Amino acid sequence: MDKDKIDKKDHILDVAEKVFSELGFDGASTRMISGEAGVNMAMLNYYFGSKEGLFLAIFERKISSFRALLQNIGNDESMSAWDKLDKCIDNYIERIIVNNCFHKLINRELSLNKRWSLSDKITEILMVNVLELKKIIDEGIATGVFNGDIDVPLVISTIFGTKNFIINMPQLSSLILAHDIRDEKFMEEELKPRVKTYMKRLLKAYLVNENDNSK
Amino acid sequence: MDKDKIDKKDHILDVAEKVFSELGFDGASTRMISGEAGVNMAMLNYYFGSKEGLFLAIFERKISSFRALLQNIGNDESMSAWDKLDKCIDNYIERIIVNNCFHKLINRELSLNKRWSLSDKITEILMVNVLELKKIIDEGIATGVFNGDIDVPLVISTIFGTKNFIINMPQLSSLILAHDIRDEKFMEEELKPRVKTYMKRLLKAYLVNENDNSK
DNA sequence: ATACACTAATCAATCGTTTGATTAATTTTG
DNA sequence: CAAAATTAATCAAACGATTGATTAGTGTAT
Repeated sequence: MDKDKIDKKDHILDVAEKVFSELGFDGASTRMISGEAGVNMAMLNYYFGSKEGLFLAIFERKISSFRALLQNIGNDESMSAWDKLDKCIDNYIERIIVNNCFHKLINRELSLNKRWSLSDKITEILMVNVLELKKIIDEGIATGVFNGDIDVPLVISTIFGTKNFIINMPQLSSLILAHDIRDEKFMEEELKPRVKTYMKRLLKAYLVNENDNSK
Repeated sequence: MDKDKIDKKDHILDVAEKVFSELGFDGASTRMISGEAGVNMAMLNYYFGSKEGLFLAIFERKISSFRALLQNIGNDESMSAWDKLDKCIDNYIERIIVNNCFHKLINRELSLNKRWSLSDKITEILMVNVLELKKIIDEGIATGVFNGDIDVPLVISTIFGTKNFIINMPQLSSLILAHDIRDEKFMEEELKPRVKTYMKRLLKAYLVNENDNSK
């Protein structure tokens, strides 16, 4: 049936996403993926054409589900720039942590920057987030809620960079945080709200700082 | 001669560092590296034993030159915590940007987290930086220069994360910054000082913020 | 001449992919 | 509705190519 077929493809994609995120594109073999998924090797090519096709399919799937989510969050007229940013951060942290193995994949692929068409596609998607953030901050500056002489591009780099660091370098961030961040419970109940409040306080301090740029 | 041999080994390491940082460990082949370095394939095994040995040798070389550099910066008694942090950031940004292709390598290796012994070694090295930062911040809190209710581990994550983001995802950060960050001139003359001042302002705002934690 | 530096040729292993055959499911036909 | 024809799904086996590594041998300098 159609449903079974979709389920099977989805199952393969689930497994492949995990294996790719653990071993990287070149490090993962089609034999390993098919083996772990419990399907015949030839099925990968049958369904996805090639190893790269399988890789791309992982992104297609996630990206299409992203697109729906992240549009039109910043278009609410009734909110202040700060409230929007607040909400934006909550949404973002939430989404990242749920899909953290996929985000590892994204980061590695972007850092590697082979497969240009894929990199471009990922960049394009991520830029939607970036631009949304930028719009909110710019609006905050325009309405005087935020300081005028802040470095918007670098603020954005900080927001994305901080979460990337935590998600992508788990051993290091685990040491720094003195907890294993791969512990589901700690991640969900403690780290998530903690990162949210931290990000907001950090941004508030920088964005609405009364002081001028002394030095 | 001995000197020639060392030079040749160093040359191979230079090339290998570049190729590995571009293609990843699995993506780079020994043939490609030896070809690009202009040496016979067997030389890699002759000098370094194996592909992994070559990989490790890259880290040994860089790490040993790191160790010398990064010790005893925070032990100056005459400086305030803030001045130390200031100097620390300057040093750090400077070092990262010069070795940016090596840092790509580090990040990918840490994110991939195969080859545990190497990951542990890298983590250990990076932790020296982390602990130095932590010490300075803790001291600042103790002396009342910094706010008491700040999230030290996450501040550290922000410092490392922000630079990682810029270095590791060049396409994305280039778009955000509206400049190609692979442009040497822009990097050196504009981005470097800009990141330094940004980091200091950001940290100052958060660390010495007079406000309490309202929400 | 003995130790070292270096090379071309070759190794088994593994890679991603393709094949041809077989079974399961669906559609078409009588 | 049942038989036949067609398509989709699955498989084991094998493909050529490439991988990292090794060998056996050639120079070369001390």
